[in-house]
Amino acid sequence: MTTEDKTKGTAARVTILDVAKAAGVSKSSVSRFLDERLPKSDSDTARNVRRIAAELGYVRDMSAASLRRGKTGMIGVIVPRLTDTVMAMLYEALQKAAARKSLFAIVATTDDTPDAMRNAAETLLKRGVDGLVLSTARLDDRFTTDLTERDVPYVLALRTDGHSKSSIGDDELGGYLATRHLLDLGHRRIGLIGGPSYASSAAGRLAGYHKAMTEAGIPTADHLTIEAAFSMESGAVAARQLIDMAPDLTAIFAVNDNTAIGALSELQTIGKRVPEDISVVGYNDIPLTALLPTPLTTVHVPFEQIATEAIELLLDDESAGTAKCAMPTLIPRASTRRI
Amino acid sequence: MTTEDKTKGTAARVTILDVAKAAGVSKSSVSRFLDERLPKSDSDTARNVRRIAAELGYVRDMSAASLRRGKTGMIGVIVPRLTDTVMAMLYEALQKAAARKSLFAIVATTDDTPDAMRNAAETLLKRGVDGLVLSTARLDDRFTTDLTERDVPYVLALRTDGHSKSSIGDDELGGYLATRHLLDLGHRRIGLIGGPSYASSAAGRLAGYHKAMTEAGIPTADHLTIEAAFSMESGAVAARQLIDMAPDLTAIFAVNDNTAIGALSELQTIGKRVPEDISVVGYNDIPLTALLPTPLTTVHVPFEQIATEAIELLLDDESAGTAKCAMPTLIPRASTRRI
DNA sequence: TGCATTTTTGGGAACGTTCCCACAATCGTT
DNA sequence: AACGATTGTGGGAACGTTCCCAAAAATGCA
Repeated sequence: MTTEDKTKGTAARVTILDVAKAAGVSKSSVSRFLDERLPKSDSDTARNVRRIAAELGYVRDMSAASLRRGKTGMIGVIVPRLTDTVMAMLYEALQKAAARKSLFAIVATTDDTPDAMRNAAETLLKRGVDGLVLSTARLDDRFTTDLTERDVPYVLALRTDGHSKSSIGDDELGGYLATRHLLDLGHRRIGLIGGPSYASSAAGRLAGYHKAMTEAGIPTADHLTIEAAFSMESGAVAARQLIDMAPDLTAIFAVNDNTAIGALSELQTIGKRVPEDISVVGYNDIPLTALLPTPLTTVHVPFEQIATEAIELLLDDESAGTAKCAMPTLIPRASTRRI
Repeated sequence: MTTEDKTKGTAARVTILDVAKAAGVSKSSVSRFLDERLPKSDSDTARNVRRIAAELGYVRDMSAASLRRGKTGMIGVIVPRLTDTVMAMLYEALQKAAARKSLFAIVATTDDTPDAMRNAAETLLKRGVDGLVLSTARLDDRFTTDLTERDVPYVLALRTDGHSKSSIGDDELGGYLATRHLLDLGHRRIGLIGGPSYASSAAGRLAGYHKAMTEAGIPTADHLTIEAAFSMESGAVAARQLIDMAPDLTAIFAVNDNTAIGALSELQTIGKRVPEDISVVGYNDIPLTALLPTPLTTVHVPFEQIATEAIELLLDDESAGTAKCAMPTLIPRASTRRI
């Protein structure tokens, strides 16, 4: 702060060498004292060097450090899109969790298409990320084996492929809770708007639905399910199809808040009132659900926890194949009612 | 692909030197032929080198390149939060625009508080970003002057501070269009739910509202405005206050879709039907608005264009102080009706 | 006090690029 | 054929760190 930059034109960068000179020690020592990975020494010299570094306004050049260390301290996150609040929540949570390990999480989007995912991964890898968090895993895809072959550390979040390290929510339990809630309210004709079959999350929630229905003694033949994408538009379409198939439906479980919202919109158009004529349950508990004209009953997913565990798995070499599974909880609101 | 990695343990990195050796030229030449900034030469040697590089699976080490070039090719984006769809849309658009200039946009969030903004900027700067895009500018803040002093290139997006380079929407026009739409439908008692006063976007939309009202000959004293944050919750609160102040209101213009949605929710609770009892207009045209039970009339903002121009301004040294202003358009939907 | 052991230090070589500069090769032009 | 002008090439020195290793200093113990 007190010392002036010598060159007139551009402000010359303060390097580790300047600090060394000012502190009267070698650059090696400065490097060591400033290394955040080592247990920080508190010898007099160490403290002095740190003080001087701060005074001079030294900031480590990440490029140089990365080059030498062979690590950038960045991890890459791949999500279908950030305009989907669920994914934004996941990414924000991942960023926080990463920051706690002094890592920085950068993100790329894929629109949920497999080749865009490859591109996204390639972009992030070119940027030098130390590892990848994928929320776009497909049950069938062999992209993850590529990553393993290339020795790229990665972990799956929210969705799993069945064998990779992954941190997910207990989707089957969530699906069960949602369906069970409707059953407990006296509903029997319960339709399900499912997600794309390649997503394990959708599959799990569907399984939970089947489990609850079967447990309640409702014959499998009466299970009314339809597959949709995770978007509002497709939720609307699916709701319409469901009502066409079974006009006497008294409840719908949509495995995703967005599809639920789409369904709500369509039901309104059709002239079905929620919850008077039909109950609706969503999934994820995005902030919006609480503030809809009819607040949506939904399943809360602990994204912070999922994110934290994802990062931990990613950094832990010992944990190949481990899957962490976080507990969801049902949040009853105004869109469901006793029949 | 065909050649095997020699070392048994870890896959050794393919460097520019390996390519040089394989192609029988010097590393300097390889570097030159592979430099994406130079107009790409298509001499025989050049093509050959590129072919060999591809065959060997060479990828440039970004850290090394950044160190030498003094640029990382990353730009930092600062937004209040990504769970706000508006900000997610802006960031996605910025990422696309950046990618077109072969830059990568990384993001940090601030919760819209000034000191978190400083932290976020510091984090991004430490990561070595070449420039900053801020969507969190405050009219009063002197943070931008800090940046100028430190020679950090930056540009404001969506909001301006009045003197920095910025790429924004024409908020006054948007506010005018929205209000004018309501006036044209015969409304006279029009309440406004404004945004925080430190945001230029909110101020502009408010100005547009005043302009349209005054132009319609409605005395300023009858302008009913209230200030809210850009959140759904505060939209709900504001709507309630507005109705308490003036129960005979026939229309509300909320300067943000989120606040509009909050208002919608509150109006529902109060027992006011939209649009039968009261018309509502939002701002931003987030995807959700089209799929609400009552699709929301709103003002569309060309985020792609704003993002593109923001990136261009950021890269252009000549353009100090310039402000680009994109045209919004009114999207009439079901939440407004003739009185 | 002397000697072995631990801890702290600094010199110098990486890390993989880019970029300067000097030199060689090619090209027109007379 | 000889000349300057243009273009292409490669050697070597950066860029700012970290990390290895040998040397120096501090410590422990008899």
